[in-house]
Amino acid sequence: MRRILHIDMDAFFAAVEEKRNPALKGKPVVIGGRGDPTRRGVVSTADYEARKYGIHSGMPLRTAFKLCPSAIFLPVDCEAYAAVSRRFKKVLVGVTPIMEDVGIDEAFLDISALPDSNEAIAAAIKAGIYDATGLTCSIGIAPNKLLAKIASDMRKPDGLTILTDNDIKRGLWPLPIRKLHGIGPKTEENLKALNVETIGQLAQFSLETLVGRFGHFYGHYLHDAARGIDDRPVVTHREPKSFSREETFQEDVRNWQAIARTIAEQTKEVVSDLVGQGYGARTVTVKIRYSDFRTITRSCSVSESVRKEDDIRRMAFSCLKRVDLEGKKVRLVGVRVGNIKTCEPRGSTR
DNA sequence: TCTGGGGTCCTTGTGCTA
DNA sequence: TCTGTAGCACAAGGACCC
Repeated sequence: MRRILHIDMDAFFAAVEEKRNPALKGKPVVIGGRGDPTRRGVVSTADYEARKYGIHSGMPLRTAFKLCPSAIFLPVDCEAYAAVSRRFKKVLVGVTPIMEDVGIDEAFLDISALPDSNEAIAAAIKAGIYDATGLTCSIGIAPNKLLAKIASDMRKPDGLTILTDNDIKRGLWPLPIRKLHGIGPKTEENLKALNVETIGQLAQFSLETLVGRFGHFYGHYLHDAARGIDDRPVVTHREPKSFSREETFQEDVRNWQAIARTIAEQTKEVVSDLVGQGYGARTVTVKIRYSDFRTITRSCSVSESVRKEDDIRRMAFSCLKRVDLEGKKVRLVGVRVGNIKTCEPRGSTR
């Protein structure tokens, strides 16, 4: 029987900010964008005080400000959070090298081979992380990643939840479908149209019905997930598949030159990531979001990987030429490189 | 009126080739 | 040579995650 542990840092960005500025403790703190609720941006993290006002991640900063004008708004300081993230992940790797990095504040561990009890391992991790960072975390332990992730969310903050296969009917099935990783607002709406509100109700559907409604891959996924079945391994290393940059203008723009200039700047940054990490790319994609939020992409590919800024910018501009900008306002532009392959470093990048 | 940024993965449609 | 089809690659879009 596998034992998978999922760890989730509690209100991570807000906790880091409160740690370095204890005067914030007990006050509603909202972190997002440039920390200015009069400008475009969304909430990355709200602390538990701010959540009492209905503020949650993904919410526009302007809406958060309306809900709680007295909240303290701070900009996202990625470097500070990444530094703390490295410290807590070092603690995890000290427990077992079979660690899967899932973003800045989460990780999975495969603890199947460890001799200690679940409780002892969780206690050691919590103590180690508190010593290293002064922060708390919530832990879930279960036979697979799907259940471990649900378990870590059951008791927060500073919680520990252990689920076994015997807990599926009692612990998993009464939960709302949104608790399943991979079910977002669209699928939730789709399932509600079938009168499915809980994971248990989803589990009543046959594989054929789900595949017919949601396609082969997703149908199988929903069928298994509702039964707590998940045999994905804990993956310790992943190669990147793409690099990108995108930016929402503070004011929507009509000016072709402004768009082209932004794409040129974004290309420069993307190439810096691409080449800095030793890759070349075959595909370049330009993304445009119009003022009505309609989003289009245009991409082009070449047969051999490229890594020179000039080549990639040329490809990006050829994509941009295929975008209809006539009489339209644009709120976001982005550049992505994909189909990437490792390259031997050689020569200049421009 | 508002809806970020950086990613991954899947589906669908289309064009090419055997 | 024509036609149907299967397989593949690619483009575009959508959904989802943190």
